Amino acid sequence: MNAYTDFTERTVEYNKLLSDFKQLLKENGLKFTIQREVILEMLYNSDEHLTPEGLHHLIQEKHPELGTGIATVYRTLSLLEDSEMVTSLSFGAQGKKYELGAKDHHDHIICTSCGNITEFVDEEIERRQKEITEALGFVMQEHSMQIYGICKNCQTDSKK
Amino acid sequence: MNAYTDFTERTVEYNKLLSDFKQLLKENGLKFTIQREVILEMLYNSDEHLTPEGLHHLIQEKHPELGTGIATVYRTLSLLEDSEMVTSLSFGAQGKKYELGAKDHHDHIICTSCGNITEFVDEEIERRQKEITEALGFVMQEHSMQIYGICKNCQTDSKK
DNA sequence: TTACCTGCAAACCATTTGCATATCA
DNA sequence: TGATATGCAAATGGTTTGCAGGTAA
Repeated sequence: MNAYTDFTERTVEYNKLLSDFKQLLKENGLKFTIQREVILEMLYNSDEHLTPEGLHHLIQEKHPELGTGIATVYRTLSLLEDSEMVTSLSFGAQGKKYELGAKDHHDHIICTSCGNITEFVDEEIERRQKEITEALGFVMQEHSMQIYGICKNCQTDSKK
Repeated sequence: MNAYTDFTERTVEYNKLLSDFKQLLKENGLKFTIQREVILEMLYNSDEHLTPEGLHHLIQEKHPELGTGIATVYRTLSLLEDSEMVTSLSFGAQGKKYELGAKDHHDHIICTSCGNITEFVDEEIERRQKEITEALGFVMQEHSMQIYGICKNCQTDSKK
């Protein structure tokens, strides 16, 4: 995949996302506003794991003319989460982080040194989780897994 | 194991815990107070997953004469967590829950209907987590996994 | 006796809400 | 035009902190 292909795919993907969002709003008698669009766009273009505050800062930087308030960020994130367009993660610290797309499930490995989050999926674990849930008499709804460690970069950094 | 054996074992276990705690305090020039003892005891005797507030309520009920403040509960929980005698869990909702013992690792399955938490360990998942971490170039520190679903009880309740 | 603890109330910080104004449809 | 959104500031709820008085060692 070259840069051009990638760009095209991302554009298509974003347009899909945007029209899903518009659809969602219409269905619920809600309005499509610039603020809502920008929030979706920032979520899409960012490294995917943002705190409400981080998202707010980013928007202030990129679109200062909008003067978007933090309350709107929170309101929009709740809206997106309720309609399952974004998922929230709550790790050890206080405060949630948000990422786009609940549909393609994955787990997270978090570097405790630099805070970076990498995603992964493992079929063996997915399968085993189902088995365990059934064995314990539960009906599974969802699951999440986090591994904490030191990433490659930080391992090298500490050796300097 | 009969009731008597169980009681004995639990007593031994609790005494061990208590002396570890005293040891810890002594090493750091801290004091052993009734409040601290009661907090440890409540953590030990409770169903193991408590919010600071829940713990505070419990203490007010069982030992109203102490008039223990919520601040002390928070301070003691931090102390215990820093010294790895308790672990905190932060699930979807806001606020943490605390449980005794960081040593014996386990995962959690949470009923989204009644909020109850069941613990389990699965060797296959544990092993796979190690493999994945190494494959991604990380050095693993710890990991946690939560499954959300509806427990047996709540499944039956909803059929009434 | 002295350092550490405690309860209280005030302070904090992230998140939510009420309200008057602004904007989409 | 009318319903929904927005920004602001105030309210909230969980957690932390400063302080004056209390307690373990």
